[in-house]
Amino acid sequence: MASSGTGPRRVTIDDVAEAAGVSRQTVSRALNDKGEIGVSTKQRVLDAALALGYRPSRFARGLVRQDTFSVGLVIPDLLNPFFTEVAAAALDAARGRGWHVVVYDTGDRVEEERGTLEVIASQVDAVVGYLSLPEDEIARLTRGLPVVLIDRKHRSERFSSILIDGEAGVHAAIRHLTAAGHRHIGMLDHAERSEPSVRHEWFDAAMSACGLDSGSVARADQSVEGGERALQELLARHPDLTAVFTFNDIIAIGALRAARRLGRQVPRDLALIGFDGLRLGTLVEPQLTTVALDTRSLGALAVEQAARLLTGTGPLHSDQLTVGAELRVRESA
Amino acid sequence: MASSGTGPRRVTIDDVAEAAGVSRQTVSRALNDKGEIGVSTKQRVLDAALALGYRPSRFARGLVRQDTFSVGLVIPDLLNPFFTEVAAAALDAARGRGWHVVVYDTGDRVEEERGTLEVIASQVDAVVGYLSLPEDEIARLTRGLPVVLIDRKHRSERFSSILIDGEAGVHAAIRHLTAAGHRHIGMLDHAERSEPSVRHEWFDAAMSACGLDSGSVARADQSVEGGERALQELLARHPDLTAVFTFNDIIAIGALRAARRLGRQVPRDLALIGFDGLRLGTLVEPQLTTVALDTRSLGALAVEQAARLLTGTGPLHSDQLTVGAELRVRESA
DNA sequence: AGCGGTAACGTGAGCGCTCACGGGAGCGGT
DNA sequence: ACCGCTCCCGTGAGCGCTCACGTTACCGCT
Repeated sequence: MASSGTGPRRVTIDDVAEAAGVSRQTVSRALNDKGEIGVSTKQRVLDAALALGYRPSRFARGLVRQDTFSVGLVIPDLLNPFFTEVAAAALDAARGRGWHVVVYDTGDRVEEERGTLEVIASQVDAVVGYLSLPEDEIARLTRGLPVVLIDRKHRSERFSSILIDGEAGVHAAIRHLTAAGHRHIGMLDHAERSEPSVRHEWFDAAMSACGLDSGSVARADQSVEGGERALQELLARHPDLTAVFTFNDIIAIGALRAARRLGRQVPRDLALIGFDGLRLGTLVEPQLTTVALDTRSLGALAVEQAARLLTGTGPLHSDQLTVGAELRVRESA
Repeated sequence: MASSGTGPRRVTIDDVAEAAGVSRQTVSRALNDKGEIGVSTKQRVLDAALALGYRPSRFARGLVRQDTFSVGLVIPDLLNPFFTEVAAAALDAARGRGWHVVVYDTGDRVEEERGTLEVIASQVDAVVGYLSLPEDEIARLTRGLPVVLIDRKHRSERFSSILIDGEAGVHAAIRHLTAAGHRHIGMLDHAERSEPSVRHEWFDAAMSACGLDSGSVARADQSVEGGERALQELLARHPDLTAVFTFNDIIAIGALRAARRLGRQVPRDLALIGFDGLRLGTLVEPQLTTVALDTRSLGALAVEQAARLLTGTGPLHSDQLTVGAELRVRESA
């Protein structure tokens, strides 16, 4: 059955038309059930298409009816449960719109992120995700494509962002700790950038609002192992700490393991509060108390905003582009 | 700055050509650095393109140079860590090929799977993933698209599969348990289909190979909660069980929680062995002993096979399409 | 002066499809 | 017998780009 000619040429709409003894247009009508076609003719065309194994070219179709969109979702590491949740939410939101999501995992490597953005410009209609490159470089690589940054504020007009407001949540967390009698509270910040994180600022603000000295801080890689090492280091420097707030749940889970290894029982000897509200936090023992943010909204809003930027429907207002976070008390504090 | 004309017409290559005072072809040469162009001209074109915000149409480009491919990855639930790992592996493999992966999460709903396949046929060049629809329906919806099924054997020539061979691994698991003195070993199978799973068959075979009676079995939904309920039910019916093998790690983790709640200490009072080898298994306490399969290969092979089917390079042989599984002893058994 | 060669550009054609038309056949109404 | 209508179906044109060619200008060489 394989063609023995000069090469396996694609089956086009004209081939089907010829086989069915009709014109292109009639084939097109049959395939997109557009009406204006007799039932028997339609069936004949459909049979011919099936027999020839015809499949319309998405490029040709996309070229003329400009109505199919796809978003590029760029994330640093899909295996990180936080990004998984964001990605799942984005997929869901896109499905609702009939959009397609092309996912790129940069594996936390800047070089891959660059490569991805380079290729993405000619593959999707908008870019959404966690980007770490400087804005001007993103702008250069994406060439005018709408870009929605997640959890990162933008300077340029070109971009849009979905931001996290965890101030109230972190405040509640610290109040929760002080109410339980904790006075020496530390934090495990992340170690990616040199400057302290925004979450660290919220922590400081909440501490002083509760009348406590600015807590001691260690920096952790964004991994379970990173959390383990960091807690060990923090406790070595400040053995008097009775509670620790962490940059995110992954780090908190690492801290949980480290605490166990150090013989500190959680929450009796050491209270632990994470950030993110991952489902994973309910699977560990004890279950993680955390400042939970609405990851679903995070992903959904990002896609929504991308859609609005693209279709020209007025973009969301800045206050709609923020997702809140609330304390979710479980077992670790 | 917004155009006030009849509508926001797309900026085409001809617009850039006109602005730079050259021809289309020269613009094309500049953008794809093809050579045969003077440096000053090239710069002028690039400047014009930037100024106009020009971005080549992926459809037009794809139509003529037929060299960009994309795979559709269909999974039931991205939030299930197993599928996350498979997806991550697939993304990685695709990146190596320069392929694009369009991800669809059907949320475990057959109706969504149908809808996805319907739309996918005109959006990607090949489909890989976990599909639950009957083969003839998949064939009808995908219209001749290469399809690679993961962990599901195929009948039709149209399809290809990546299979899991866990026989040796499960055998090793049961031997491990018997060596530790266990005689009453149960299993938590999944509850999706009516017939017993292949893993169940491996379990039975391993049991009889070790000279044990076929173990008692309960069925569990593929979730932590499902595992909890199922273990509780299983132990209620068979209190004498000292070890349990589960369909997968998620169920095992549920079993872990149930065991704790029931006052059975793992592994002292109850040994637990899961299946899949999820990273998640190292985060729980005690760390999960499991029959680990190479999820990376699973996803990678699926993409590899899809690529071969598409490019005509001989498809992989059936023995290359199988990934093995090996016992990974951690703490729960 | 003549000739081949190369670098730098431009010109048709065509990828595979859909859209806006145009037109013939058939049928009922006056 | 004519008009008008609906139902089918076909024909050009064009979406935005790249490929395979032409074409021109300019260089060095005999």
